[in-house]
Amino acid sequence: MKKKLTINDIAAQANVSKTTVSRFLNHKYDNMSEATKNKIAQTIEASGYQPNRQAQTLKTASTHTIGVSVADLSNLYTSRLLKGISTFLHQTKYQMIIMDADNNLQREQNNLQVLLNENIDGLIIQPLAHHPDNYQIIQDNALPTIQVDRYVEPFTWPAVVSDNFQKSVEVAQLLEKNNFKHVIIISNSITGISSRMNRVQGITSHLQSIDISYELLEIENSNDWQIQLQFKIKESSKKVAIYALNSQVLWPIMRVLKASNLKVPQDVGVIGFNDDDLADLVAPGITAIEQQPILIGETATQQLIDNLNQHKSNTDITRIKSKIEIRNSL
Amino acid sequence: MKKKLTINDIAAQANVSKTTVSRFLNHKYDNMSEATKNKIAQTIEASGYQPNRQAQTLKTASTHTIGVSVADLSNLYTSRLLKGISTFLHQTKYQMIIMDADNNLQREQNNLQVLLNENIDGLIIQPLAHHPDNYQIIQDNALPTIQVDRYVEPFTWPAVVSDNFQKSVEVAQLLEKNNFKHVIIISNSITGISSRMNRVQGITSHLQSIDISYELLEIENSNDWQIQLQFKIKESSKKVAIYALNSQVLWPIMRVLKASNLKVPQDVGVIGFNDDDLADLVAPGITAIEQQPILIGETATQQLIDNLNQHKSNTDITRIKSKIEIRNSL
DNA sequence: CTGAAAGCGCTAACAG
DNA sequence: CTGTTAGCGCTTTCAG
Repeated sequence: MKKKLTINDIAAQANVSKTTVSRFLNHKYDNMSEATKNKIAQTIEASGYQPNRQAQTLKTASTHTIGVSVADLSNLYTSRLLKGISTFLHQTKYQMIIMDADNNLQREQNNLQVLLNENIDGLIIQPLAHHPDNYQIIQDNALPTIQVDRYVEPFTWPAVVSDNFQKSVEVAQLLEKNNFKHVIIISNSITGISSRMNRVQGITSHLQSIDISYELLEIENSNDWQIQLQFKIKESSKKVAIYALNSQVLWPIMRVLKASNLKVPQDVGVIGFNDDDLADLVAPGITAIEQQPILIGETATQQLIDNLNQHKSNTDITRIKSKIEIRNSL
Repeated sequence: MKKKLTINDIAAQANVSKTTVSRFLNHKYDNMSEATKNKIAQTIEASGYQPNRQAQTLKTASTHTIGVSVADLSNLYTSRLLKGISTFLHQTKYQMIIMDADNNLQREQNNLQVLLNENIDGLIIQPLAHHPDNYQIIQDNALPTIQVDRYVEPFTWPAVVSDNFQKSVEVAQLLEKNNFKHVIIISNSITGISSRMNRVQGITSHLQSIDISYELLEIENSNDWQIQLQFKIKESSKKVAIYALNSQVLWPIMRVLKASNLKVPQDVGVIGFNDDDLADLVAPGITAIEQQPILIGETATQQLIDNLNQHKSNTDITRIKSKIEIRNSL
């Protein structure tokens, strides 16, 4: 193992003081002779010296690390969000520390405390809770923060999310056009999750205005939702469609329909959010909303870094466009 | 914003020296009076003091951070691997810094350098390259390392991977049982990726022994693989099956079959790795190999941490069992 | 144009 | 049982 070199070693080898080396490292060439500059450059090059990040941090109080708190690490939406963040960060001097809240409020709190202890320069959070009071700790530490996918209310930090409301209005219009008369909106827990709430608000606002009936099925609150769903569809006298608020419910729904021999779209229409890119392969081809999680991640990261660098300080909600892919399930 | 407290503040408030506070922080109660212990505990509790990690690190040369280098951040396999790592780490004092190589060797090298600069205590790597020489930098720094999903050869660091060879032998047996006479093995680039190489070796070793013909189609080397594939299937006089070495090729293959009206399993059998959990929903239900990436992540992390703590120092390849789910595509 | 010296917050001899 | 002191590797006044 190579012995770790320090700034002192370089200073000694280059016959200058460590102050000068430090200046070189930080590109403060204001008044530095070409000679010394070259000499230092050479010895650093030759030795492969790398400054110690922790020592720099201790002195400058900037870790060049940003924290990322995600709701659940193990799904493709998250994965792509992270890809976007990583892609943007790659061209900066920042690293990321990712923490998984695992959909657990207590764990999310712990994670934030850990991130704070790490002295992160900024935070990207996909919040589990809906009220900023849950994140007092962020405010107390005046931590530069940006939200992704969801946001707390009242408004506290900028956010980058999908165009959930607007796209859900379009879903309603599409259902109307296809003559559906009743809509079952299905989601896992909605309470406090702005993206899902916005989706419900979007579709219901339009359905109400055109007199199409609807109901909400929150499947985390029920153990027999599969039975209920079959029953609702089979007993309905109206032409019924399902709006699945995310892929975590869309695929289980498709399994239920398949198992109970309900044909799509003959017996029931289906539209939902497709986070796995396989909606085209699931028979009969599911009409689905495609979000842009990578772009959300990139955009959020850019805004956060810009904010840290004082280039500007965005404080708004940015809505990233998603797209409805028409297939054969309506 | 609360002013950041230091160990000096606590020492002053508790009327002890900072040494004593430090000892308390590090649970060195050997000879500490209950009185001071309580006093310190109280003032820390009351003030919400949290020690500065960078300062601790500078002194102890341990960051309690482990680096994670993944091949590609944006797929579900990776996502679950990370979930496993995160789950295990959560019960330790270690944090993780994740770096995405984005399937780019140069970028992987940069990432390793960055991680080294961060003074990580250990590394979990899903290596892009197959020869340890590519990772000289890890060896130079004697960085405790464990490989996941794939490994370099000759043997250098312990690894936790799927039972790729064994499971591929079973695939061959299954194809034999179902009377297939020709197998098209399809993958994206195989060279240097041990998991894929093991899969090829596993299936071909058995096919050879029972005289079933096979061929390999590496779709990263060809732009017209879709055409080729159709042609091979339609022109074959034998009963042919496809073995898709991962989901990134499995789903595109299914799209081709669908588009060219080739019926599964009548015209061609299909078996492949299912990393997205949707193999049952894709008609006619794809017989697939299910890996356990979460368990791989957990196991690898445990081994690494055990190694760091000197509990033991595993130096072998650990193979995590996967499972073949029989459906209707063979 | 460059260096000496102080100090970031913490830990670990060593001393008592 | 507890405190004094030095120092981890770096940056930053301040002085020259």
